[in-house]
Amino acid sequence: MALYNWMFARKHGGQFILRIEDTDRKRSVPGATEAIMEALRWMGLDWDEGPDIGGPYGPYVQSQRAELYRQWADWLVEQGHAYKCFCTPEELAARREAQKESGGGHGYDRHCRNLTPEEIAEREADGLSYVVRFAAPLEGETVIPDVIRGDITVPNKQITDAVLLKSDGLPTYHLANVVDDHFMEISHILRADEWISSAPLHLNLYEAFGWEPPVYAHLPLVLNPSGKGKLSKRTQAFDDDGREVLVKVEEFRDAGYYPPALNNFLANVGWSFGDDREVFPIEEAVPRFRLEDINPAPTRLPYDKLDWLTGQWIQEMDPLTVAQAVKPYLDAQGHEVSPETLLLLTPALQVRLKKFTDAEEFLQFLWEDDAPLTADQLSHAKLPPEAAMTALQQARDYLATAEPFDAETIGAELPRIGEAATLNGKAGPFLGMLRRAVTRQAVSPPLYESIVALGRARTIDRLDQAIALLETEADRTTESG
RNA sequence: GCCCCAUUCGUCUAGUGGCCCAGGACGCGGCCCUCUCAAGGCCGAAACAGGGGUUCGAGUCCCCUAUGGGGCACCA
Repeated sequence: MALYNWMFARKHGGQFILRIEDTDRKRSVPGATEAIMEALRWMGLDWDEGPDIGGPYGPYVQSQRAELYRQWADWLVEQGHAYKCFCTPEELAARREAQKESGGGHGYDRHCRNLTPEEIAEREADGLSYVVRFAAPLEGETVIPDVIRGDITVPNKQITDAVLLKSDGLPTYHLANVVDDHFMEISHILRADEWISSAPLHLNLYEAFGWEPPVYAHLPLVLNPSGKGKLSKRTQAFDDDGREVLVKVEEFRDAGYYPPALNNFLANVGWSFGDDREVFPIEEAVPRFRLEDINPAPTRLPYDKLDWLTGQWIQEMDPLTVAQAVKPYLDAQGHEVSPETLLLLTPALQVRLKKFTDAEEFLQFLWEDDAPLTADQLSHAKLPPEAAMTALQQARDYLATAEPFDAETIGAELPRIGEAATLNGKAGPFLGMLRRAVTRQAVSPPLYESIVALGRARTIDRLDQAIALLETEADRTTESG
């Protein structure tokens, strides 16, 4: 959502403003503001005004603007557009319960809407706490012009007398936003679908204030991968296989995803680049972005596509950048790799990675010195045991002295040994065996690079172990046969 | 229960009355390439929720139904 706001602002040369909406004391979490800014920064979405950099309409933290909201709430009360409500939460809950049972209306029952000035004065004298509620229109209808969906018409009897100012003196979202959006000169509101139902209230607030409302665009909701319910930052989400799914920006970061690819991915949800193009930098998407083109239907994130997209991005990066990106993750996983080794393997690595953290799996052979190796793993139908042994021995001897010890050189010689060893004259079976002997893995980066990365000494050592293994195996076969 | 929003392949989407017996992408299956895994290339299966209209003509416009979602807080 922030991405769409950002793209829209960037396209039209507008300001992208970061405003912290922290008017709920029960929910405010220390450090939350920092976390949000950190996430946006990581994604590369820069803002023009915000709590950290200020701007002409500050402060940008709502809890610091409480006085302003209070003034305007008072103004509404004076004008008769709002009123003080002395109902207690308990009373409200009880009446709501009764309403539910009778199956009747909904929302606040407007109990305090028509209190006389005397009744109000009396209650205030008693020191009762109160909230300020909006006196919503009782008849007619409100039309919300929405750029994505067209006009949305809501009967006014659906609109309830929402609380504007809570008993702790802080505003609710409704009041705070309308006031802030007006004074911060917000031209467009892009927000999630779930706000549609309170949009009539907001429009009526603008009307009561006599202010010009902004343009609304209600973005499609992002659903759980299962399609059940909306995706929420506050709860965990799971896919159809019951696996937990990433939701927060920092989770994607920790999982090894790449910001430009993530932006690319997100831009493709609810909107599309056009020209059948899937991979694109967000900068190229900006000039093409139009609110009218946003798909209004709710959506699920196609996580498989994110992996593919990230893979595409990584393939296109230059090796040095990939290596630099992978390094911190390997460090965090406690693996030591020299920059030279990492760089040597990066070209092979980058066509394989779906995300940076995948590097660990492909580089395992580098630190698994005691990985188990069995004769079974070394055998191959097209490679007679004696020939395998001979070839392995030849390879070992060759690698012990090969100069220069680089992928190109050994890549020219090793296949020749293999071709001579197999029945069909193809090097494949032998090279497969060699890879298992050297990397101890069925799946590894390409053989020659792997050997060079491992280094001469460790390669020879592992080959000696493989040869010894084959020898004992051969002895056993002889004895039993 | 009431109100609102939505509904094209499994998923993300293109499509704004004839160019659509519906295009792209991911995923899936097959083949090729190949030292494994990838990457790459080629091929394939796979959708307009249902029903009524409007129109010469409907995925595209209208209505109803169904399904999914959102809201109905002193949360945002």
